[in-house]
Amino acid sequence: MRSIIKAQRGVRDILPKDSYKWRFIEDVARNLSASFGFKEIRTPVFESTELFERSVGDETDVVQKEMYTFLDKGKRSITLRPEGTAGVVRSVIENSVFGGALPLKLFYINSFYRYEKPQAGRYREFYQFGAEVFGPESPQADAEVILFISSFFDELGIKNLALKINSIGCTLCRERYSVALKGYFSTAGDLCEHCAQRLHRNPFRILDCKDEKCRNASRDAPVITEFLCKECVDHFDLLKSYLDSLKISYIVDPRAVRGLDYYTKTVFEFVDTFSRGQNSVCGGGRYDNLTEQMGGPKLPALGFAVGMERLLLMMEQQNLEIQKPQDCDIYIANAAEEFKLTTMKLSFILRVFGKINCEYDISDKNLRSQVRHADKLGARFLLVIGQKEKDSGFGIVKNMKTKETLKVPLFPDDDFLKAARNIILAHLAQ
RNA sequence: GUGGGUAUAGCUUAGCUGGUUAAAGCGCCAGUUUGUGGCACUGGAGAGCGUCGGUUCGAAUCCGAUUACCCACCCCA
Repeated sequence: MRSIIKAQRGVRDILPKDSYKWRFIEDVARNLSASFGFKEIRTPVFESTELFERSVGDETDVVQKEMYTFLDKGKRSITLRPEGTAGVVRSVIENSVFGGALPLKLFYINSFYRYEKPQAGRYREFYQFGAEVFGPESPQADAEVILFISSFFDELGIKNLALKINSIGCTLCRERYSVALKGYFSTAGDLCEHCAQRLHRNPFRILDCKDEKCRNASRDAPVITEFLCKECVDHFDLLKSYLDSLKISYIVDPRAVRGLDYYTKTVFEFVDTFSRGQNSVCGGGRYDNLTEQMGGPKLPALGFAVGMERLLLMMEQQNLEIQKPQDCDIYIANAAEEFKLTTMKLSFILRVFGKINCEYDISDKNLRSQVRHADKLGARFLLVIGQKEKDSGFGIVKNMKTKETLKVPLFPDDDFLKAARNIILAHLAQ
């Protein structure tokens, strides 16, 4: 059996066998966000193409070749969001959210879209948990954001992560550095085709290139650190001292440059030290000029994003089991057809008034099959309704695991509910 | 965008150098004398071998193209 219509390349369904894992991680993210004082923001899946061109940067790979861009029926150029910051910044400006209490701390768990070739830990539709802070200039905010993510990883029990940090300076530092790099690379030897072109547009990127030639060429390249202004140096030093006192270990990687144009000063990345594939699970940094550049007020800001698919992948690799939720507390079986309505009614009482996960047969199974099904569902308890129960007004609730049985009244409704609930609560309390 | 690998029932696979109605395990459904599961036994449903085209008397098995998946590069989370 094969359906004619298949899911599109690079996207996938998250089925019940996995969805509870997502739910678990999202819950951790939400709860921790609350602890750190971050409020949820939900922005649209699509925005004007221009938003991303102007914020992410039209020289970047993301904008140049990875966006899902199309014209809508009104001939507007629309793009499915390839990342989260642009939309949040747009929303903050548009809704004047900065008019409230600063710093403004926002988080999101959203899907993003990038037209790339699918690979391990990489899909065309992917999810990120991200957060943004608007307002603070202080490096303490940088430390706070890093502490936030690092706590998130800790809570999930993830090991083998390395934090890489760097400062890529403010506009002035970058300008001076860019000039120096261009000078250096024009005499440093052969570059790959890509980088030869990038030399004038975006020389920073050459440092990141994995091509043999480029790596050789950039071996003795000047590093950004030498070009940072006093303010940027102080900022970075303070951040490092904060991280030290927070006991968060890090590696200063002067080569680290982010792929999106809006970053300034602090940039950081968490990488999985155990895999050499798509090992970047979290990236972020400061973007002090973006809000103003997009037409808003001068508002320093910073943020990060964690890739959910990669996170899940890592957890799997590290054998971090996520507890599967209990699906069925009690299964009410009918011994014969004429008791179907009673099972239905009793289930309704437990489900609606007792908030108990309860199942009963809706597919005309015989008793044996019903019990078998209850077992498959992993039901904790079983109650069979038949002539005896109807006559006596009492039912036997059986613990599927221990096979212990307990007598419960079937009516009045309140007595039934109370008895059933007590049994289940007592079981949960163990 | 570049390079490599794979493609058979829901899942995991067997099908050797082409030859009658494509096989197994798991899973699923049901039954094993009439009201209680996980075991065992029995039976059942379920693929025409990714798709298109070619070679051949004949192809799941050979060739080509295409699509999808996996992996790596690029880039990113």
